[in-house]
Amino acid sequence: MRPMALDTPVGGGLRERKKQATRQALIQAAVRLARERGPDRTRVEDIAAAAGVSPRTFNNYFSSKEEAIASAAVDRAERTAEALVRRPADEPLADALRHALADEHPDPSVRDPEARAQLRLIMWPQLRAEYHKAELTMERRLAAAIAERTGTGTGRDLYPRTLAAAVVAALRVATTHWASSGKDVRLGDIIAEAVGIVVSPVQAGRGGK
Amino acid sequence: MRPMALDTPVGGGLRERKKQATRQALIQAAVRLARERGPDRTRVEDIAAAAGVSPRTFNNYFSSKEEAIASAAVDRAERTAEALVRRPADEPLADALRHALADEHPDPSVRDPEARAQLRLIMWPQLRAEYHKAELTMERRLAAAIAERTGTGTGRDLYPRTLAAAVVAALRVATTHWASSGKDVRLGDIIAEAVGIVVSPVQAGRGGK
DNA sequence: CGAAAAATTGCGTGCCACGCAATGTCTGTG
DNA sequence: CACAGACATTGCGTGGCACGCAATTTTTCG
Repeated sequence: MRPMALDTPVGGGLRERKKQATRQALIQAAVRLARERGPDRTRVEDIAAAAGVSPRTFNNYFSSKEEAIASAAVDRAERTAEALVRRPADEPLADALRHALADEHPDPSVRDPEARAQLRLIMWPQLRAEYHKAELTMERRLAAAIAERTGTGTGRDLYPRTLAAAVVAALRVATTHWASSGKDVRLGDIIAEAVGIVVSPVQAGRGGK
Repeated sequence: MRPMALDTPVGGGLRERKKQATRQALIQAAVRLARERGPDRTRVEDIAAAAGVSPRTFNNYFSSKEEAIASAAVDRAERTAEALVRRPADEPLADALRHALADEHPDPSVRDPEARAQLRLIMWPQLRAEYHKAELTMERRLAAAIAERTGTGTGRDLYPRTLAAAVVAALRVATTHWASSGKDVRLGDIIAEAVGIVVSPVQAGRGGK
């Protein structure tokens, strides 16, 4: 049998650990170079070199430099959806959505100045498509969670998918607004406000269509 | 002086007319080939050939085949936003939005079977980014119109941009839902329902934040 | 008509995604 | 511990695309 009981979880094998290491190295290199020079002026060759790996290997992990740069957003999207699932089941949907989104997007102004610059990357047009992909996955996750709460189906009813899409859109507008405005506002507050616009208590309380 | 008084408007010059002609030829060729073979399997070279023009000329009009294919969506986005502006000023915002969007998206099932297939192109992942660009322009137009109605500012207040983004997101979900479901439902109805989910009369009636 | 303006085109360059096969590295088993 | 199979890395080659540049053709308008 196996000498240790941990296989898939943390990535017990040395193999898997190295894999994640190079993956993270590629992401960090991609984000750093994108912040410094801009997404254009950043070639795949440069990212690979900065991560100490061959250009061909880069494409084994990501199919484009944009995908590497925005991959952090994909992870955040997953975590945000999970945060909604973890909210208490008896909490009103509107509140659950507000908290789930705002809690996963703390204001990085103070603690981490680089994180702020990283969030600002969302404004580069060339990265928009990739961030949009991340938003689509968040939509699917949120729709599933909303359907779960309201007793509707993602395929049958329009409600879960529409509300999820609206909430994600609100999140995007809030983040963009925050990134382009002054630093004296808290990101979480803006997100909560934007989400509140699209999901009002009166409608969130309803069941099926 | 000029022998004729028409210069910019309808495209008086023969030059401008030919330009729009080749542009339309490229769009039609791109859409047709994309419908037949799929967006992949459709090279820029093929589109240019089908439009009777050189590949280099294609790139003078569009910077990618996806842009050519989705350009119809951009036009529709413009028209939709204008439709909102034309709604009576005293009409409640929720109703104005529902009507503007639904009226500009009549059900093409009966009159034009090809239009239906064209709308289905929205589901191809490779075209998503380009359709998203169209959605972003619609967002900006709608936000401006909403700000106009509610007396808020697109830059200052979060409300217009957020509501516009939510409405556009609802439109996307509705269109996707309709495209992937049976033909016995009217597109306009689904859009109206989806829009109704994100914009309730109770909130749409409010003024500033 | 004739010159300026503008569109089309061919050519060259750089970047990129990806299939394929060779090579190197890790893993579990006998 | 050795080994065979699984898996990651890499180099190479191919096809496609976006775009700058300059030559050529077409349109415009005095």
